[in-house]
Amino acid sequence: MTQAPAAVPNDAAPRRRRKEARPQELTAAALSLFVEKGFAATRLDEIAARAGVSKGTLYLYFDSKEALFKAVIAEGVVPAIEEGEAMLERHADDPVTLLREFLYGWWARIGNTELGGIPKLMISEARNFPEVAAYYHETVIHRGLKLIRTVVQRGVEQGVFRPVSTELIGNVFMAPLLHLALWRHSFGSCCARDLDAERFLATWFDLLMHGLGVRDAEPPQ
Amino acid sequence: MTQAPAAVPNDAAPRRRRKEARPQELTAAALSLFVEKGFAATRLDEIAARAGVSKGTLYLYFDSKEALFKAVIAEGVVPAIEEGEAMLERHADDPVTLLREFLYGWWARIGNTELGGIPKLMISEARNFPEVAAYYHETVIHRGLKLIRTVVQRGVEQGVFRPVSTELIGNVFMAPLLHLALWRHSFGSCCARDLDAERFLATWFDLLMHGLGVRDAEPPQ
Amino acid sequence: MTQAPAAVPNDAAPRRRRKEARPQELTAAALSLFVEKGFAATRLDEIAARAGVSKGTLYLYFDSKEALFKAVIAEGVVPAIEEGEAMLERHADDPVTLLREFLYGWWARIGNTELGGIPKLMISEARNFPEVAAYYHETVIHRGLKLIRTVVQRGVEQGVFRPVSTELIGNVFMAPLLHLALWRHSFGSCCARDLDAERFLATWFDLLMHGLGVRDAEPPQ
Amino acid sequence: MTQAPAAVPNDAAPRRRRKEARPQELTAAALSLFVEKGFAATRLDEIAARAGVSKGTLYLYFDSKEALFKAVIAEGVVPAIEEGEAMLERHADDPVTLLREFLYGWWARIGNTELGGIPKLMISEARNFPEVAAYYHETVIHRGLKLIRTVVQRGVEQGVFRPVSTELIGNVFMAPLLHLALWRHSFGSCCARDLDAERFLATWFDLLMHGLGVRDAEPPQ
DNA sequence: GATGAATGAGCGTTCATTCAT
DNA sequence: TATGAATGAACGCTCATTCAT
Repeated sequence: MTQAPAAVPNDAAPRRRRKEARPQELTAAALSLFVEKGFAATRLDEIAARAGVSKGTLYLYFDSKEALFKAVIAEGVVPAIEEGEAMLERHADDPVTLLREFLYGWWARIGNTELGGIPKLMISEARNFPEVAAYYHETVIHRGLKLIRTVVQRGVEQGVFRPVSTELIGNVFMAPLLHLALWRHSFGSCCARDLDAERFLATWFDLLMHGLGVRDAEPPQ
Repeated sequence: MTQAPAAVPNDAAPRRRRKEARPQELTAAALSLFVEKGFAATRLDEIAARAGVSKGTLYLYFDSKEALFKAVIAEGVVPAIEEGEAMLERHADDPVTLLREFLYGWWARIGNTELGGIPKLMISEARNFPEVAAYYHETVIHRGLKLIRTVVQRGVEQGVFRPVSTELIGNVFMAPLLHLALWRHSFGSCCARDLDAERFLATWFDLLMHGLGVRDAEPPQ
Repeated sequence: MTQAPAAVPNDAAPRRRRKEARPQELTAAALSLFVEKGFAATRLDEIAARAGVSKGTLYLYFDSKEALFKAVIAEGVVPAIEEGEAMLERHADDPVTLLREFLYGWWARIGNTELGGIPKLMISEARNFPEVAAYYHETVIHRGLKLIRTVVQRGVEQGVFRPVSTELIGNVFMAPLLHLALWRHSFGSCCARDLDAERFLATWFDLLMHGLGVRDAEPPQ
Repeated sequence: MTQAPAAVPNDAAPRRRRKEARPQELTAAALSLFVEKGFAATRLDEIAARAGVSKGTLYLYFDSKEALFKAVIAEGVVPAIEEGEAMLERHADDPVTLLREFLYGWWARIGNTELGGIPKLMISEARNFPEVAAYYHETVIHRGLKLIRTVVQRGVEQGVFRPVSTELIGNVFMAPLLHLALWRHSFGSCCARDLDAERFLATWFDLLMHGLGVRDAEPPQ
């Protein structure tokens, strides 16, 4: 509102960054604004201003606002899921540890970072951008759910977990994590206390472990 | 045009139907479109068209698009929570039944109806309309969470549930339900199979009960 | 430049015309500006201002700037050629009169009116709007050339004209007329004396008649 | 990149080619695009791309897009008219030959070359660039018309032509030639057969000669 | 009450122009 | 000399809002 619209930037680094003003700076600015206000309500002026460039510069890197949206999703998403899959291999024989790592690790590396806004953004815009949503679903959601399901199935097979229906266990597992991220970027940012992530995660992990029949699981550290 | 109006005896008749064009028809149309496309991306033309009225008519009932948004939320929300509070009294001494009723009842009466879109809408727009979000938080979320918390606390006190941290149990309880509703109005409507609500609820209820230390709870019917 | 951008129109007729502000008022304003400045260089603001409406009003009647262009051509063109064809029947047996009527009549009813700008406009934009150009070619040019050719062929058959190659005679006949119209809307409007239409037409008619072997044809009146 | 420049002995060599990238290459590219799409609808990017240089290079040679336009006209026009004036002297006593040479020569050396687009361009843009139009009018049109008029006047004085009004005879003479060039760059390039130049010129020359009272003039070769 | 023509501020996008390299 | 990244003013188009009917 009261901030100047990129009027005269500090003369210190006038136009010197150029090539350093990578697309990633633009997508980072776009992500935070899309999460904050939604895709439609975010103006390109704002994105440009937040990235410290002019509006026209956006079009040097992205064909349209929609292309920018796609890039925001694609960029934020690619490395995220791969970490999880790698972790599955490292702790192949310890389902409790895996679930704990996924739960706390997801929060530490995604939910609690800038990327934590992507779930809100995708939920809000999935129906407006089905193509992007499909890409996200294939690339992230589907693989992520499979990851969880695999862990729980192994745990059941190993007798570590009691027998449970595993088909939708991934969705159930993720729901409170997503809830935490969604809350932070909606009510938690505007009109209510943010949830206490530590306690929330602990409550959920405790309930989950008992729900799976594990009585003595311990939270990390 | 310029002929005498003899052909139309009394003006009252042809417009009588309009009386039924209650504000609720307008908010209903608005709700479904806001959920589908988001607040900013929904045009008043579309709302008017879906409600079968002209664009100007909207302004007879609502001062602005934002006022319509507020009405959508207020109207969808008022009766919902009151039912829950009434239910708390009816089954004061049976926490398992209460949780089962809340869980399946919320889905039957809210999540699985038009109102099930409100969580998506509020999450998407909370930061753009903090005032509405605050109203929603006070009127619905806060009271709803308290409801759950009360039930669980009683259950713990009665020894029906094992001792658990109850501060955030409401959020954990609601997270999968909201997840189901959010999914239906995002990915489930555009690019992925909708979740199987029955199985999802069963999986969650089963996990929750075991998580609370109840081993023989049965799903409804 | 110095004229206010449709700021506050005279309060005398504030918004009272509405329905009278027919599309024709808009296409008339558009035609004159397209002719004056070219399609690309004409701004919709200007068209709206000249028509005395706001910019948005244009979109109540035309889907886009290009649609407005098409309408300008279609509207200006439809009645023009039909008059000529009707005339052919009225003077079926008098080729000299027909040519004289076509020549002076075209100038009086087209070249010397607002429609006289259409040739400049179509020549300038044909390659940018091939579809419109094709329509114009079929609807106007083709039929018009055929008209002339028919008259000259009859004249030759009747022995009124000497034998001439008639295939392209229509183009030759029209060229000076179009030249007159093009001149008026280019050099004649900016930096040179407008051509003396009377003398120009007389010179051309005289040369044409002698070229066709008619020695005693007289100009009209 | 960072290697020693030993491989390239003298810096002059690799950029020598640029020396030939004369302004004429730029104006040639600009001319064809201006003719094709009009001045306003032509982007400097396109011109640069067609000339094989970068957009910024244009500004090494021309101050602005408008300056480029002026150069296009000035360059295309300077030599054209001088040839005609020279020819006038060579055939001072043979008006029929002169007219034939002007007619067919104009087509061969101007109309049928890249320069043939200039009339379309000037007609389209005269009112937007009155200064350029005035220059063109003085430098080309005025002198060209005078040339024709002189020839016809001499022919009349010598009794070769019948007495005709000579004031506007130049315009009449040029009109079909210009028509041919305009057609080629408008309808002929987009949606209609190009005119058969040979037959068109023959038809016109035949009609013109008879119109001037010359019965036995022969087309060239 | 109900309409829909009209408005005009605002947005996404383009493109002539600049300038550090 | 030549580049192309960056700019920002300006345009086509949209849409929430108004108001005479």
